[in-house]
Amino acid sequence: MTVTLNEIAEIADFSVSTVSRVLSNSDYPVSAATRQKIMDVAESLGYKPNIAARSLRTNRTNTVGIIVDDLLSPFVPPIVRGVQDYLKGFDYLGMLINTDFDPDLEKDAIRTLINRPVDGIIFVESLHNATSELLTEWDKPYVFVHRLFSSFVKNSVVPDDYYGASLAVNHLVDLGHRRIGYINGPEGWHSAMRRLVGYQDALAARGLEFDSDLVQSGDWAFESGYDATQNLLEDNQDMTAIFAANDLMALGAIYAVQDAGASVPDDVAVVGYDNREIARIFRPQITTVSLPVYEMGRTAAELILQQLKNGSEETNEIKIKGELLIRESCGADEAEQAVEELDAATTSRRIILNVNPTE
Amino acid sequence: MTVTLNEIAEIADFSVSTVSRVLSNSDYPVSAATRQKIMDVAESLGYKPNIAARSLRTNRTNTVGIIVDDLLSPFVPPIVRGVQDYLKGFDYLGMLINTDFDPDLEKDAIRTLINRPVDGIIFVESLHNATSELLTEWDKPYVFVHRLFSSFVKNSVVPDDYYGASLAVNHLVDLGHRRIGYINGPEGWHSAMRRLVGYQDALAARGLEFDSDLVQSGDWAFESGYDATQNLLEDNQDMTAIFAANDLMALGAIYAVQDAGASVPDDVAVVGYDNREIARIFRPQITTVSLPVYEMGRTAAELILQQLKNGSEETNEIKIKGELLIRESCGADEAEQAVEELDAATTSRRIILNVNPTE
DNA sequence: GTGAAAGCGCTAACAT
DNA sequence: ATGTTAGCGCTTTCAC
Repeated sequence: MTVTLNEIAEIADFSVSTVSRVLSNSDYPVSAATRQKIMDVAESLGYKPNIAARSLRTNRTNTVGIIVDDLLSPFVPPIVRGVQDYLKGFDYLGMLINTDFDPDLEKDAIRTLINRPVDGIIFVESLHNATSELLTEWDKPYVFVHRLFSSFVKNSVVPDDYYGASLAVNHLVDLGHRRIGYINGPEGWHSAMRRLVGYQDALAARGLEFDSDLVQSGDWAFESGYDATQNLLEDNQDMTAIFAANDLMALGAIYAVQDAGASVPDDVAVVGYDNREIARIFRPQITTVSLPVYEMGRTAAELILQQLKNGSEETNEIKIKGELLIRESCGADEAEQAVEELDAATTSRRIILNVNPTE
Repeated sequence: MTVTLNEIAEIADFSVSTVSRVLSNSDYPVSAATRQKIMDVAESLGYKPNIAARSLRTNRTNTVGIIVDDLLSPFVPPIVRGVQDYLKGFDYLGMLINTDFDPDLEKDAIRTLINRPVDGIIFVESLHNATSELLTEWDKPYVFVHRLFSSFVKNSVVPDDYYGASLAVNHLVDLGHRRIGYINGPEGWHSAMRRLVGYQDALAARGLEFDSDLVQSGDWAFESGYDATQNLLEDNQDMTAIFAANDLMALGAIYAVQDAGASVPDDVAVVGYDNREIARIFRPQITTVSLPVYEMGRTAAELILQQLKNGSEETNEIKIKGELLIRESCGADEAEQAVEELDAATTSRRIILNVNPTE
């Protein structure tokens, strides 16, 4: 049933050692002909190495632990896929554990992974919990993928919120808007802070004055976007555009504009952030800045395999840039065409949340 | 650095076998004193079993393979969480692999899992691919969690589509509707067929006549729901409600009703199916029948652990019932209150897609 | 360039 | 109740 090196050795008529040399990608010299023959036999039998045996020998399992808050958080699956897809190219697998934001469960997860042989751990978490203490006992590589750490953390992959906000603002300015409202996330969230600064700096770079009347804070939820927009509309008769720090609040903003008897995008243009699924399904489709979750996952995997190869060496924080997805909510002329292009691009790159009509 | 059974045996002055018997929780008889002594030594040295060695020997790892189409498909993460949460209670972990609907990748995934010792495989797939041939070589338990197989499959967990459709229809009839349109999924999809039959039988059970003019077929996508509704409205002046076979088409239906100058729910009530995230975010919030994905995952895990314990014994197909989530799109009086209750319930049970404002 | 053989840490016959 | 021993599948010296 399971194919072993022994069987391959017998069939290919070589010794196990030679077969092992070929099939374990060792750089030990083996003649081309031999290599080919062994590869062919292995292929035809569908050989897959027994990882338990290999790791018993080498002390390495081709497995990386992935500790996530909650697989059901909307941004987690694409991060995990990014990790998995990259790992797969190097015959690594991921072992997924949820912590449900519970420090005790997180400790537990780390312990579990220390016992279960994994070669490294990728933390996909929005909150920094009990990791630090336990990780001192852990002499293997680890990487953080996250969005919310306020403090700078080594070996981490984060979105470039500052850049993303500037994309949104510049797009609106390009479209002729001068009075651009901003609905921020709650205070204390690092990403909200960075997006705010990005908004301010982008305005300044385009010669526009910052006006605190144009800034409101929400709590990321739909309702807060709705309320914030009502305030903005009331205080700023001349406001023609709103940039919301996430898509849910952008959605609230659109409803508020519509309930005020105005039109999106004709009277007020709206740009969101994150590229959640709703941003594509909702009409008007919401122009938004993508959170580069898939790429973040990929990069984290890349980092950890790199460390696995070169021995643990610390990296700095790596920022990943999202892109502006031009759709309908800000009335850009090229909207339709651009959406099509983006769809094509993202489909082939598998970066975007799947909205297939799979039921 | 790493403590082995051998070292413990030497220090405790017993043989490796005795030490193994104690430390592997075998039920082999060992004297209480010996057991205690060995436990003490192991504890003091911080012994952790080498899982690779153990599984090389026993051919068992506390690991279950989870083969999914694509983690990014909207229904997959909750199924996976259901599996993980159940497994966790028994110290099992899941090893996740994506096939991207590619039969070759699926074969590969199975082979990978055969030699990575996993104790069983859970298939989370909407299409039946290359599994059957390979699974004959596989003598360990496996379970299918799926939605689309047309043929009856042993060891599988599926949603009860027939029942779900009847929930929707009965709710509409209870609200006084007599002419209820139905937008089905595409022909050839098992779940679409079952939902249609559920619709028909539920009507009959309430003494209402089936009228083929009230039935349209979509392709699960938003647009098809929109088009189907335009047709339904045109052909049936007396239609007061629409049941759509998924939430995306229900959304299209709502837009079509609104574009026709009518109101949802005042003129036409709409019920969806699946309980996708949009069904809660969109206004009016969409009354829908939940696809019991989390429960399906849990049940699959339960099944496989059961088989692991009792030896592989085949089970029949298990149908899991979803529930009707009453929201705003059909104007039920108790809507608001009911939504609150459901929210509370689902939050505590962790069944529903997370729509937390986590950014 | 290839083969023989040892052994990673553990469990499970088989002995005693 | 405890000990001896073989061997899971693989990698890696060490020979040739």
